[in-house]
Amino acid sequence: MTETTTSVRRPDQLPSQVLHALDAAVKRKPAGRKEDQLLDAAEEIFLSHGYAGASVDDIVLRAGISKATLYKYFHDKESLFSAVIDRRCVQQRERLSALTTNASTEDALIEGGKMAVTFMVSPLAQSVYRTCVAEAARFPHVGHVFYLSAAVAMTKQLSAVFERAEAAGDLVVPDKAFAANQLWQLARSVYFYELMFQVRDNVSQNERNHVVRESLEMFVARYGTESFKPRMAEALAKLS
Amino acid sequence: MTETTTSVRRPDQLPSQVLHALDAAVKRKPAGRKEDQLLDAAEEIFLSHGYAGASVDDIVLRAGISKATLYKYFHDKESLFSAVIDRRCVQQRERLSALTTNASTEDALIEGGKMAVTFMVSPLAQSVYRTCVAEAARFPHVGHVFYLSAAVAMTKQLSAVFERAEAAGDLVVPDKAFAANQLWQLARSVYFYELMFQVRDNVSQNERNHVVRESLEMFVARYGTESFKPRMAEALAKLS
DNA sequence: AATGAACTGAACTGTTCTGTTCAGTTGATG
DNA sequence: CATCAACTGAACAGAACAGTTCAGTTCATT
Repeated sequence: MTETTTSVRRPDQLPSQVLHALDAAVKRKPAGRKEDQLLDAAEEIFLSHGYAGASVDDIVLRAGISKATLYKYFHDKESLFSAVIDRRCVQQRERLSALTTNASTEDALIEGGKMAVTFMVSPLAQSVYRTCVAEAARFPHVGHVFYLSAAVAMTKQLSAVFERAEAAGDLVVPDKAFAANQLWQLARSVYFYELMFQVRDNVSQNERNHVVRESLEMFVARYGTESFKPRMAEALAKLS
Repeated sequence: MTETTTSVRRPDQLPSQVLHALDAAVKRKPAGRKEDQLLDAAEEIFLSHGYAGASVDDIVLRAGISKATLYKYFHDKESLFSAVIDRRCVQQRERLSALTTNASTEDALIEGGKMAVTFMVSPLAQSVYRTCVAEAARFPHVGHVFYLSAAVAMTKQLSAVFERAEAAGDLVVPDKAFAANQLWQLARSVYFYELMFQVRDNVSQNERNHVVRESLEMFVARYGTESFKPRMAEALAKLS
């Protein structure tokens, strides 16, 4: 069962009469139930078959709804596809915004690096990336939404970390947006592409740590102050 | 005119009688003429529409040949697609192998960086990347071929540069393959992805130089010897 | 019990797709 | 001139496709 996205939640401690009223409200305006089933199914099919390779019949079959219902919710296949990508990108953005804020520079960088790498090599992120790259040429909107959710969101997060680190005398980063992009790119080294091109099918904890360590070592070699470099080296050494 | 792929070559100094015989042999087994027309057309359509979005009818129309002929050369659409990707990847590999070998470390890095960035932002490389990413999940062979042509070829080239630089006391690169990958990733910063996701549609000479400069600055900060760093800085400063 | 909105299932339209078939054309060769 | 292989053009089969339609069902509300 997928959770409803209605703003109405059902607290278990309310009297059953009220519960019925809430149930009624939910069923009156499903606004989520069927639509979420549909979006979930569509996401599965689109992300694994691509836009052209996904058939509307497959989607409604998987969603367990009728084709007529699909076309009540969405005007056509393209709208459905856009909705799927939009929803997933919003979720990606939220997932990336969870960066801790009150740690030391070295811990913030390591935690951020771990999160970035783990995120990148996850099957879902790989699928989303694959689909957005594939369709960005024919659906510019998809490209923009993905770019906003990934690059822009990540740039904002990392820029904040860099600013605090600069205030603390740990880093000197003239162009924070560009540096954020560089760090993100470094985190993609080797394993991201080996997964993307089917050269391997998983990345171990050790391998993830390896990329984090090497990325940060290079990053700090370029942007770290002399006083910070030994502290970073020490923190990286502890990284299994 | 595309060059024939027959093993028979035509040396201009042979008597005309022999030339006619050779011509005959070539025309008897066109092995290239029609097939190249076909591959050229197929490449155009596949790279711009993706595998599922490309129709065989479009391809034969563009190639100016009949459908029956296509199916004489290739057993099915998938074989044709594979052949297109294979051919293009071989050409990519050749394009990437043109790295100069006998320059100073700083010149080799700068020339290599310029070539890498210029290559990455070219419409053709973008299309190939897009198509290979899109189809690697359903055509593992495509993923492998692309990976070999891009990552492996580039790693080999850069590793050679690193080795000479190490011998010259300019760099210290423990894991050359990994470092090559890192440098390649850095060259992808910002503009590659802005193009890929339709956020912009071209990259100026200045922007390309900017990425080259920043990538190499970071790379040398991490792997350069102290004696080499000032030389690299000087060389980068000259980069418009 | 009646109402009405959401939904279903299945048929249907018209298009497009891959892959096959075949009678006939072309053009070089012996 | 006769031959032979490559090729053409057009039709064809069979399947899949997006999107529409509609008679009938479900079910909370009145």
